[in-house]
Amino acid sequence: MNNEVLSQGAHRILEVAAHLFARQGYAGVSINDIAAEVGVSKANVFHHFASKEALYLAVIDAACDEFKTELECLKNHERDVALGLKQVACQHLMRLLSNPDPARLVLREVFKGESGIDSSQVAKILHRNFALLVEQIERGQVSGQFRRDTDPAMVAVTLIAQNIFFFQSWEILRQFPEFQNLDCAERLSAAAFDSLSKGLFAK
Amino acid sequence: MNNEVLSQGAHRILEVAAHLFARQGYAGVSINDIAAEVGVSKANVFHHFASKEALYLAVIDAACDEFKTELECLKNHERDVALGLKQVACQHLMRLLSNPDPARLVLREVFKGESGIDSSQVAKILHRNFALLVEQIERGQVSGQFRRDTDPAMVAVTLIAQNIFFFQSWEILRQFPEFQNLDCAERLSAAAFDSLSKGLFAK
DNA sequence: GTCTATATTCGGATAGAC
DNA sequence: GTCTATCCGAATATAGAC
Repeated sequence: MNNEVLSQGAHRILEVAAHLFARQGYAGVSINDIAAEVGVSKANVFHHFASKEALYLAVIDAACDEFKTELECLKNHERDVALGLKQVACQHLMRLLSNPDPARLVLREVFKGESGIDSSQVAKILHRNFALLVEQIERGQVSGQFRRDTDPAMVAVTLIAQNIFFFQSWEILRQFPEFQNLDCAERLSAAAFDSLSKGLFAK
Repeated sequence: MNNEVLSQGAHRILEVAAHLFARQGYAGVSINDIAAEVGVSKANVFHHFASKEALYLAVIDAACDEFKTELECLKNHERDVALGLKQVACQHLMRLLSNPDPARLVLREVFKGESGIDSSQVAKILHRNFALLVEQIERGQVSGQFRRDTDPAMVAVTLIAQNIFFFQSWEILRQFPEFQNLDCAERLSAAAFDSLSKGLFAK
């Protein structure tokens, strides 16, 4: 969607919209607010984005973009898919924690559908990244590093669920004595990935 | 906390409070509202619960109670810890989906700390269940069914993260083609547990 | 008009009678 | 256990002075 190069102006609108939507929700922000904050006319906003919905979807799309980049550069790790995945997961979690606004925006939409926009459009955006992740796991399977009798989609969703859950309940989880010794995101993420890759059952 | 037998009146207050807090949030509900809805005086509410905070924590506590029961009856599965865990996870997810209000209340508090209550009190309540879960996984380790070189706490948190994530993003996830063939909670939960127990790595 | 002071309302909490 | 009455503080509304 936002693969086309955005003009300077469109980019600034997108940035401001992301900020406002994250803080005040979909209904709490008017195109007027955004235009005023950017310092352009309402008409200009509509010139760049067909509707409030389209702008909002573009914001979600942009929020997913960094993860996509991280995932795509993973393809370069030709050798060790596991190591690449582990790094991506770690990067992802650290980004969530250090820059929570975009994530909160997306999660609010996913969990509550707060904008009222047809959820299939949101699903489509999110699925692009999900598919990339599944693809990488499948690559690990054909390379022989990963076992072939697990569902790649299930592994993918578990990886994401771990990170989202860590992100959301960070404040509570860090108070649990079991996590006292891995209170930094890197170590937590690494431990979570190891646990997932080793599995539960004894051989 | 609510192990003591609650009087009839206190129980009704708790129920109504749970319903109202779930729908309107902590700040959106006054003791007056609750008292009026129950049909008792405000003072009576304070007779049963020392403060609004205490009542709210009692509601959270009660919301966690069912999961605790499920977990405790798991101890009876002396033989197959894995099977027991799988069933508990499945039950948990199905309960989340069929009765989302209490979960939403707890999650709002965990994720956003919306009441402003000292999060360590919330952490303490939640940790009781978490510790039970970890305990069961450790039991699987000593019985030899589970490998001993994984962190039980990490497995526990992953199990919970899966269910919470499924619960929260059910509407989106079910639209992903990869999940089209497991669109009922039982199958999804089972597949997730299998994936977690088998692990990612080929032997 | 705007600012400040006063009044009213509302939510949390307590005391004491029944 | 339940009630009525009441207190305190914060927020909100309102009215009158400037």
